[in-house]
Amino acid sequence: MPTHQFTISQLSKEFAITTRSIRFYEDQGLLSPQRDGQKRIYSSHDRTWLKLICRGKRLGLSLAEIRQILDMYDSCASNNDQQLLAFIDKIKLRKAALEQQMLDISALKKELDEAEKRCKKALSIESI
Amino acid sequence: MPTHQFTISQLSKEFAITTRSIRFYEDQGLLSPQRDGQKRIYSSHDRTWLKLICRGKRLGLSLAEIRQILDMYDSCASNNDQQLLAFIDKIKLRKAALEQQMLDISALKKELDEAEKRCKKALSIESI
DNA sequence: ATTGCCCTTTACGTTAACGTCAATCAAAAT
DNA sequence: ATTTTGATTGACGTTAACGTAAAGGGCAAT
Repeated sequence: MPTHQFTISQLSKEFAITTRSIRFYEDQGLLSPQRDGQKRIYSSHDRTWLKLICRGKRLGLSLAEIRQILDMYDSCASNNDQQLLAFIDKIKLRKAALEQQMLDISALKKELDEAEKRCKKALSIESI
Repeated sequence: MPTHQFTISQLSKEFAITTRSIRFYEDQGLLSPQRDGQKRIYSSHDRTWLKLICRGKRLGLSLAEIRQILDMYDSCASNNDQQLLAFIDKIKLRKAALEQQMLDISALKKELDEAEKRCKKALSIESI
């Protein structure tokens, strides 16, 4: 059952990033594709991981932060209460940051809407 | 009518950033406080600007992008149709990016919620 | 007058996140 | 057989956004 596989250039096209970036993410331990000899072969799991990485980038996160988030996906696998509680705390922190971003976005959007209105008004006045 | 004034350290405390950063933003043309001799004096307008800068940072924007956004606040002041239309386009682009961020945030939040649930479940199972 | 504090400029250092070669290899196409 | 097309590693370069001294001015309290 050969689940979908991808080459590095396929993924680079799909996500509009360079192959250099993808290899760099591997260097940083965010990806670990299999190999066919020298060549990297990416599974659909790798592809999902990369998608998450790109999403993190769009949100302005650092690779270190993104790594933490990727870790959270398996965090429940721990059998250590201490660690589980720590993970729950981390998740809460990240969620709080997301809520702040939500607030920031709606504030900025509002202001952009107003700026747009002013621009359009300036246009219509000018064309009198 | 001496509208509110601020020192650099006041603002650095209020926004939890270093004075170095504030001076750097001035270097990059994002702020232009008045002077009392050598000392910088920030007006409430400067303070608002700085607040916008910090908000942009929280959203992961570069200083160049933030500068563009700050420009948008005065964009309607142009008397050139070409420029006004260009500004409206820029605003649209930025709003589209914000919408994408919104999507990214809700997706990530959803996944964090699920990860949290799994963690809590793992905790309760373990304590049986 | 000196200590302390806050401010200043200048300048070099640092980190993250890649970009950009260069040299090489392997498979595919001509 | 050779050219083209992608892939690889390794190494050095680059940019943004500050950090971090170094050296000093101005004023307030002791």
